[in-house]
Amino acid sequence: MIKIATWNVNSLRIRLSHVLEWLEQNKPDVLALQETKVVDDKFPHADIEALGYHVIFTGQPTFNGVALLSRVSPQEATTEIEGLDAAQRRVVAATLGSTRVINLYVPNGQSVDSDKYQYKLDWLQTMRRYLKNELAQYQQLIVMGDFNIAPADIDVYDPKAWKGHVLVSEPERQALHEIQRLGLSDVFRTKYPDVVGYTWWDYRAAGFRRNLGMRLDLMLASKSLIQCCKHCEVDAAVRALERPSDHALLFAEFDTQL
DNA sequence: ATGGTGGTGAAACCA
Repeated sequence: MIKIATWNVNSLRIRLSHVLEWLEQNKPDVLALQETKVVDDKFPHADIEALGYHVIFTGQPTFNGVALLSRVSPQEATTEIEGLDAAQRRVVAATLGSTRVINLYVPNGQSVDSDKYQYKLDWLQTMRRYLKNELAQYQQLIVMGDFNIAPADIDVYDPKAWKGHVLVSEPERQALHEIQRLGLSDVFRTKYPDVVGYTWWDYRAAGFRRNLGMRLDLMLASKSLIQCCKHCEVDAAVRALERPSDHALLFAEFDTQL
């Protein structure tokens, strides 16, 4: 059995104790982190390695940044994707055992009338091309992270109010759908078609207390992996911790080897 | 309808 998790930590330096505690208590094989917001020189790798994890990371000042933690040594690590703006550090991929693991922090898009929205759609199209090529090379593959897209209305606390807005707009959902059409299944939704599984609640307006959430963090698994998925769950307890990230953690268990 | 909070890095921007 392998256990794989993803978490947008919104600053790894602020959330390091949360991450270390979750690792110790849950002992996943893989943990993908987004919005580390730390440059490589200041990445707290020693604390993570002390718990028995390898870690690869790519960061920049102030924004973005991703890391991939694993019990086994990562091979074929990549942080540069052809066609993607290299100034924004949003991707880390590696081969762990015989599984290809790709960790994403998809652009937020800000609002549908923003230049950042078109950047997001272009980014997703480039990512689709990359993933198509990866799927041609690796049978057992998982793509996970903060997609900044709520796939369907069940994933939105107030779909009427949000209709057409960034995070839920049709072009974004279509771009995600095109990625899934490559042969990647939304793990949580496949396992639990009718369960609300929010992973993000706005810091503002007491979003978490009032459960005004969205499901923006996803795991997409290739056929051989989804077939052996035993469980997938949002760990919302981390959203209730002192000084939390605005995202919960998502994890899944698969009845296979890495 | 608006604004509410939090992170970065030291004001304004992003989410």
